[in-house]
Amino acid sequence: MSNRRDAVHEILRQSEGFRSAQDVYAEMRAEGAKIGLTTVYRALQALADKGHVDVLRTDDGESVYRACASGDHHHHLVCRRCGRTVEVAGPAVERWAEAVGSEHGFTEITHTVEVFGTCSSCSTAARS
Amino acid sequence: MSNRRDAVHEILRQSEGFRSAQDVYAEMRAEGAKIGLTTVYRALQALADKGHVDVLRTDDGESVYRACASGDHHHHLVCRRCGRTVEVAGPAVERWAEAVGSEHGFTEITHTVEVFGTCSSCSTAARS
DNA sequence: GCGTAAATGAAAACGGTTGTCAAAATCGAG
DNA sequence: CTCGATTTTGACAACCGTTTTCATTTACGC
Repeated sequence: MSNRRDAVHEILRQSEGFRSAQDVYAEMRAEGAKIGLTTVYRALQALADKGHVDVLRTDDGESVYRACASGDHHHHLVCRRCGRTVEVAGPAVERWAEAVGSEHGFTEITHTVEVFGTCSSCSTAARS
Repeated sequence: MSNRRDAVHEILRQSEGFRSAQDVYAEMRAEGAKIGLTTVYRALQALADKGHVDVLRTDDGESVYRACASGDHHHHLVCRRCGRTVEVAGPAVERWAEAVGSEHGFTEITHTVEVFGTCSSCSTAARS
């Protein structure tokens, strides 16, 4: 049905970290793919809606997407320099969030947790 | 020096939860204050830079600000319905983030953690 | 007062994202 | 296969929050 959507998904699968829509678009065009920016946005939204990719917002308000290996709830450890991303589970955090919430009478607790750092290759490279 | 900045800060102090720039601007104008949108943005940025207010991004990319009681590192438990916000400390989470990071060879770990839920008043009100 | 520096705000610019709409591809009978 | 209906696509314009520009106003030091 949607060859385009699959193409976009494929780009994300081949990526190490989170990618922006424009970023994905640029790469596809560079590879010679015939696709419009609008379609990339639509494909990413659709993939996000169906839970096939994870989305998060950068500090400057851009939406970035990533095809994650795990379909289950997980968090990300992202290298702030190269973008390399590791999926991490955090049972301790889940429990903590739940506890903090109910402690204050809140229900239907959800949470967002992202961890940033400098990965070993980048910190080695930076030692100049 | 800057009466405007203080006025903006004051609005935030009187607010329960996070407020957007436009939101603050609208309220100030409604109160009859003579201020421009640009100045509100500048004041909020300045306050954020100096650490006097906390900033976070909503899912739709808006920046929202809050004058927090604690100057120390803390997280927020936000009611997704009314916006009421509780500041929470999470030593366990800090340690977890640090551990997860170094476990994968990452250094200079930082993290963002926000907890959302429905507060007791809102969940009572919703039982209609 | 008076000159210089900082603050202010209206309007224009910006950048990511979303909407519009007509053309192109796809599908489903017949 | 053919024709019409439906879906997908993409160029372009519209949007919206935010930032920049720049001329004007205000505050400060002397």
